[in-house]
Amino acid sequence: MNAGSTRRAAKLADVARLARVSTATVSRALTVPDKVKPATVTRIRQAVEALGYVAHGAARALASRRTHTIGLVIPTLDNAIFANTTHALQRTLDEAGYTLLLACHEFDAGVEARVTGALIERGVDGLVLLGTTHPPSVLRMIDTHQIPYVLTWALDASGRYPCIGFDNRAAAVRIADHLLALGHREFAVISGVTAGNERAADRLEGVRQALGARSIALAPERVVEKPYTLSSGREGLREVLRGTPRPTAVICGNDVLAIGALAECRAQALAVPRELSVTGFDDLEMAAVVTPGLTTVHFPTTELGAYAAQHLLARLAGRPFETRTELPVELVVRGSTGPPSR
Amino acid sequence: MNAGSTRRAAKLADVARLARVSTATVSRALTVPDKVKPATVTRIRQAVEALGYVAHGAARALASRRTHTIGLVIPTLDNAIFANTTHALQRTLDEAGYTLLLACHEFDAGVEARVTGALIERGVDGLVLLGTTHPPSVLRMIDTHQIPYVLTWALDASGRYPCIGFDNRAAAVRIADHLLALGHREFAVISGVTAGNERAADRLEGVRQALGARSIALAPERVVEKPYTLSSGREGLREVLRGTPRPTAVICGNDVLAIGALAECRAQALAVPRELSVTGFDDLEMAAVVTPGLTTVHFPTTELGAYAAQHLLARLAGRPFETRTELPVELVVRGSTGPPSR
DNA sequence: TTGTAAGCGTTATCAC
DNA sequence: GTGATAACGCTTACAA
Repeated sequence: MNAGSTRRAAKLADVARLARVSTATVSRALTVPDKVKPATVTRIRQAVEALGYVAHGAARALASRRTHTIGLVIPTLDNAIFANTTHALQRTLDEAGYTLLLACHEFDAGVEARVTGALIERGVDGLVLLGTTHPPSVLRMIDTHQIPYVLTWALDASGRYPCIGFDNRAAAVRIADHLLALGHREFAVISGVTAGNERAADRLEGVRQALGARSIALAPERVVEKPYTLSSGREGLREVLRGTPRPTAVICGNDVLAIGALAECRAQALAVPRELSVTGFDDLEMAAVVTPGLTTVHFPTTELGAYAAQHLLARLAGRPFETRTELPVELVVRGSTGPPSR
Repeated sequence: MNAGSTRRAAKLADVARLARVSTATVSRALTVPDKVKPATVTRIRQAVEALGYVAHGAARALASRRTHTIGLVIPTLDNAIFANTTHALQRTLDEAGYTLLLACHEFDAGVEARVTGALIERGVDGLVLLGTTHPPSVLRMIDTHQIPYVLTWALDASGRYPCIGFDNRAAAVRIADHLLALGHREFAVISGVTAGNERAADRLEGVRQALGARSIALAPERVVEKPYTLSSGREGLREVLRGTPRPTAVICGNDVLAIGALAECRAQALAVPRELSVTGFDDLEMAAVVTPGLTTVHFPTTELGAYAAQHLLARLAGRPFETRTELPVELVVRGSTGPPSR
């Protein structure tokens, strides 16, 4: 019979008894050892070890008003791009003794409000949100509970909210300019769904802006909005290819759509990039590495997660922090070339 | 000036006062409304709304001994395969009012012990672990605190631990048999690092077993162990190609390695699958969709996450539950063909 | 159906 | 340096 399974978990008082000190001293020895005589600390450490004592987080949180927990609210983890950020965030928090509470809302504002509430109820010390637009109720709850937070993956134009992110619009301008410089004039866009997704909207807007600067308009039939799935990418390509003249360059709202579009090119025996140039945002090194002609704007998603963690940790520790951090993006050209000559 | 930012967060007593009832009634109205007169519930709901009341999770947890929180410990989120499972798990938990606490250990047993301890200290009601082999300290802590848990992604051979997963060895046998049936006789394996990773070890073992049944041995130089990265996959392919006769089939320990290997094939102008057959485990639809010749064993990772959540939720609710669930895997053939004739 | 009050296991404020 | 002890905000017998 296993002894461990019969004995109930030890509490602070048990440790105190075994170490022959008060609970107050044990508490101090565990959180601020410098304020306790070294010999006492040692004795307490031994008692902790002997009993396999683990602090009761809820009790600790109730008394100290700190849970050492950070909440993250993202649209989804299905997209590798958010998974990377999440991983980096968790890593950095763990090193500082913080644990990550995770919630996804699947691009649904109602769900976002609910899960954010759940995190706040769990007592998160800080909150990382994705994007700059959120349901009013979310901002109100955060305000009421005075929870330090940081918006990520986009930059707050108003300058009122702390944020760490990328300039999605500028990134789109960059990719469009690159294609314009190569000589492309016939564009199409397979955009993400822009409603309720400012990142997708900013990217589309950036393309429009860059083309507009050269007096090139983007006809309605040259723009399709699709959810971020492979089959949508394939579908999107078929749709934009229907128009005449056929576009020579297709800009996709993210990597998944781009991969889908490339798959459709292959299915239609279209040579990429000779007959068609496909570009996209984010990054999917794994697919790009075996796919010629996939030019992308790469976002430093890992850095983003680490920075977000550091921002909150600094605030919680009372250290100075940046209110706004813009991370540079990188244009990764993988064999993209100019349009076919007529 | 924003009124919300000056007023402190409301507590249960505030709601009770406004609704003119005791705190006990408010508590009941919020957790077991059926035991409170409807009119009272309504009054309390209004008070909650008016004050923007959100329960204090730590206090609630301390009193009820339930945090409504589930912990997940995985190697990494960098691998899409674990991200999918995590996402599904979170989704299912959220629907039941549970929140996910996430920790990654990067294949380091020491880190695993530490982060698992952190989750237990945070008071998780249940725990999802990945794989069946864990540091003894982890199992001891779980036992001491009597925390319901479930092992995933592998099946416990001893039958002592609740688990939901796949038979990695059988999956490997399946993929090897498939290749044998196609006529392949010269095999090479780019395996994951098997030390401390039973899933990788099981897969390698499965290949050996299937080949052994046909009296085909796997020479040491035909097996390389690599971390799950693209460049390792490329490197691995170069290494196994050095031997003579050259293998006609390369089995990769997971999808990332397989994609890397495919990239190297392309770099060396090797025709896949005509000159070489590349197969792998897990799944990376995104890359496979644009890559001919990538045969894989697909694991239902989303189902795994959902099942794991359901298992724990059932136990926490006192409902009956399966102790052992084996999920079927699927062989996805994407153009893989037999070996070139000599 | 509702109220009273005793915890839940820590931390933190005092004294000593 | 250490020890009493009062919070912390909620749940839950037990009473009414």
